Amino acid sequence: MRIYNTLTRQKEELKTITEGEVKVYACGPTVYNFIHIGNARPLCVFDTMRRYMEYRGLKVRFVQNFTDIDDKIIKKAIEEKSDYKAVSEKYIEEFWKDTKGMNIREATVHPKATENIDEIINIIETLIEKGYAYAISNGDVYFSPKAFDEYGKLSHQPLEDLEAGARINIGELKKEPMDFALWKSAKEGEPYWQSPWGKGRPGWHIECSAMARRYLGETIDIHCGGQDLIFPHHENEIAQSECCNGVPFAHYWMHNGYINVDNVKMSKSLGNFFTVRDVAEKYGYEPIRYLMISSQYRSPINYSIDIIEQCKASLVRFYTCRDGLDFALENADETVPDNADEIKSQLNSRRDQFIKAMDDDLNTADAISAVFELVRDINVSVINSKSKELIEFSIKLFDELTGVLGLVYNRKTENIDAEIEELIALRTKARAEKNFAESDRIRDELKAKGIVIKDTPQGVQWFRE
RNA sequence: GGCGACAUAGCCAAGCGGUAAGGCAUGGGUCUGCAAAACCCUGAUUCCCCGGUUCAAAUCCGGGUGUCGCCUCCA
Repeated sequence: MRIYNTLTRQKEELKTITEGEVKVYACGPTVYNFIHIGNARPLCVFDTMRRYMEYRGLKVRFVQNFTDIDDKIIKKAIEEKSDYKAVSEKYIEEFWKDTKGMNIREATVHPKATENIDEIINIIETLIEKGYAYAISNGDVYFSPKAFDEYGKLSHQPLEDLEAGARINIGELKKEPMDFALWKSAKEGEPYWQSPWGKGRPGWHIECSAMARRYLGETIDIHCGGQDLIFPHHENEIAQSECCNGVPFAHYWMHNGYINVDNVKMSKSLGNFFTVRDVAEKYGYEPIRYLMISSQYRSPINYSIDIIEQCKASLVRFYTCRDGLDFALENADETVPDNADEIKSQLNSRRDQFIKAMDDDLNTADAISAVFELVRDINVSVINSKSKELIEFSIKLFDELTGVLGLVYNRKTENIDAEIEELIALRTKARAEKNFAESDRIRDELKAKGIVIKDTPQGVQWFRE
């Protein structure tokens, strides 16, 4: 498969360090609030990437960190009259709720910054020894980008240009504007860890260098995250890791595009800020996942209620098809149409189409189209065939492809409700007696409960909306 | 100022040199007691504009216009 590498700015064939295995590090959330729909994008996109890689037979070691100590968390703890630990634990729990809702699988490892302080200190010590970093009298430690020739290679900006915009804030004692903190000394009342430079906590960028090395090794295959992390976060990670370890940090850098609202970046100050929880409570989680993978991951997505509703409507087509297959299977027999082989090969061509799309830098939009075309093929050739063989063949393929996308996971037809079955029976009786007023009344009643009725030659099929 | 992305039907979105996929919405039809679902048909003479290269351009080149992002915490 080919992926777009931010480092080289072109699509490249993926060649992993170890044959058949891929090491991926994805920057995770800072846990000081509910995740917002912008956070949802890398989660959905890279979860889909991982599923696809496994589908293609790669063993994926997927590491995603939690930043569980940071200025924003400390601030939140003060606001909530709590402590950093309580805040981070609370929002990690909420993170699980939302990610499970979006059908995002747990990473191989979810390390926390606070559980890797030793590794962080270790790296900082090496960086100081090698002359890339320095400690100052108050206990802060800074990294000097000037000491690293290749600084700027990811964001493709020369250091001088970056320096033009940089400032030293009042109270900061660093030597150059571009220097960034590896270790921050603790102020009164702040949480701290003991270090060779006194009581303090890690800077933001260093934790990822430390956790990537501890859980994946000095050189990893793919590092991914949102586009906004390219500078400074990922640029700094490269500087830290490569200066410390003396080998390349990551071979491929993947960055997802932004979620805008009304064509503007989402931000709390603009009042166009949506959490995953808010959207999910109104529209469900699955339309969010669908939206996130409905376009190629590098292009921007504009969020709106309208679009979420469109996504929901599109998903209904998938549900209807899948539920229809189950229903058809109940009424199927050993029939095998004369053109069964032809039908199977047509269905199989959708898999080829799907793989071709995904191989090309995760073109999930095209992959979804392939599934829609599979749905049409199934509706045309399989649903009414009564052929157990064809129906089972279709179910397997449908589940295979939607499973890679992590879609169609929210079907509810398993929970057969006795009351609903009874109403359907009453309606069938009324229809047989040509009492259509009564049968329509029952249909409306079911509709009010979110149950949609479909009359077929084989009997009544029903769906939950 | 430096770096970058995007502009395709009412909406979402592929295509990236060979004559405009797919989904949602709309309209018509088949089926149905009526519906729903499904299926069939329907829609951009054209891909922001202007030049150029080519037998051929939405796709390449040059020049505009517009929108957005990064350079400061941020997915």
